[in-house]
Amino acid sequence: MATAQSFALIDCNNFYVSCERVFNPALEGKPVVVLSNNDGCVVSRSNEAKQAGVKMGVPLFKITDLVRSHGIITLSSNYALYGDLSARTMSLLGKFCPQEVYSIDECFLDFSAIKDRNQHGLMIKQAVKQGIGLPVCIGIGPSKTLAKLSNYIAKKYPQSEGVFDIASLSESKQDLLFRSIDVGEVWGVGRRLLQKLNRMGIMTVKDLRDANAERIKQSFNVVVQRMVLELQGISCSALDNSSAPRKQIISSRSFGNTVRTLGELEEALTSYAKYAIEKLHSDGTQAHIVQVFIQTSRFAQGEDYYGDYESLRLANPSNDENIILPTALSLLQRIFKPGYAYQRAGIALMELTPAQSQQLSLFSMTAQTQTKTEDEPPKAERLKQVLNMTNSALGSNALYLAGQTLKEERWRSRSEHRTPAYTTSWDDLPIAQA
DNA sequence: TCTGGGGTCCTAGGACCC
DNA sequence: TCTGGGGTCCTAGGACCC
Repeated sequence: MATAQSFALIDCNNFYVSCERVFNPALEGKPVVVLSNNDGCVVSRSNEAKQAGVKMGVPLFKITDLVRSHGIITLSSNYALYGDLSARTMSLLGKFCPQEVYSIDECFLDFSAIKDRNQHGLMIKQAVKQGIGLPVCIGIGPSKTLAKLSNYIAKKYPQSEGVFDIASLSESKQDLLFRSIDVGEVWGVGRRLLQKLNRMGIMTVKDLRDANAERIKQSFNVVVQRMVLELQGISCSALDNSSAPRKQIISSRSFGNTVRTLGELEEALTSYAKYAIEKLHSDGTQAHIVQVFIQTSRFAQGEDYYGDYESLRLANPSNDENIILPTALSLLQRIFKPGYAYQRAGIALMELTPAQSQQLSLFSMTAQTQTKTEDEPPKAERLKQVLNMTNSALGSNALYLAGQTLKEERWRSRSEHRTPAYTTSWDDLPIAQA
């Protein structure tokens, strides 16, 4: 007899806040929030901050009273730290079962072969707490959608001890539970879909589970149809452990202050492009399409909104700064309009392919055979190597390209509550007191 | 003063071809 | 010039996720 399919979703609790607590235990038990880039919005909240009434995604300036009255600790986000703790956690979890890493703080494990699933979940939870210091919750179910829902239940009901298997409930108890949960909690139901479902009288998880899948497909699309089937325990999405390569790289930021000149936009874009190109190199990929975009603020009163983008398909896929940067800057010139207060810019690199499979055009092959001497890497290649080596040894701003100056940078993001990069920067290693 | 950033998937509709 | 249907490919935009 084949074993029934089973998935576990492991999700770190309040991930960014929990990462900060690993290195600063004094934050334990206190209301803490982590802010987005530019210290703009709240992107992670401790339970105490949630209880104080801080909503997810709220702009910091709207909760200054709450911050003061509850003594909420506000921290700038520290992605180097979170990325490092995430990698360690995922590597540990991958040792237990076949794994699909789903996001920085979540992964699915294939539990099909596990006998006592609840017990196994508790053991994994304990291992992450001991090995990394992070608290996690684990939801278990016969489809990914049900595993996600179980995880929600594990978080919500303390008596679950952070591990919940939906299959452990009788049918009637499942009905009772699903009738008590809003349909908006289902994975994939966002704001718009929720409205439309509600208008059709589908209010709870049970309503959606018991809907007719074919009719749902007619009224919506295959995505919602799959949700219905997955809620019924029919898995429509297998565990994907292929770690499929990224399809695009986007690098963009809101500015610390709005900027009006092309020169400032060029500086900012150069910095973002450099970061995106570093990612190409670390992924071992190259991009075929370069896209650049700029925007004014959507919130500025009395100012017209302006935003535009332009893209260009390169003759050959490239990961070369000397090709991508000039391309990006020329695209920027095409969309820049004077007279606007720009608030954000970005670059997207698309149609990524492995770097070694480069197809050279006839033109560039000719050009290269003419300039290249034996055993000598092309100039651009050597420059790239030097930049990469220096920056990885000395920090990412040790060497920078001419467009990227270090004078006053109005566009540079604010980050006024940053904690040290404990695990990824020599300068920030914690010091043990004797 | 101050409103994130980086992704994926799906679909509708246009362009084009036969 | 008109007329038709069907197929494919591409792109923009919507919706959602964390």
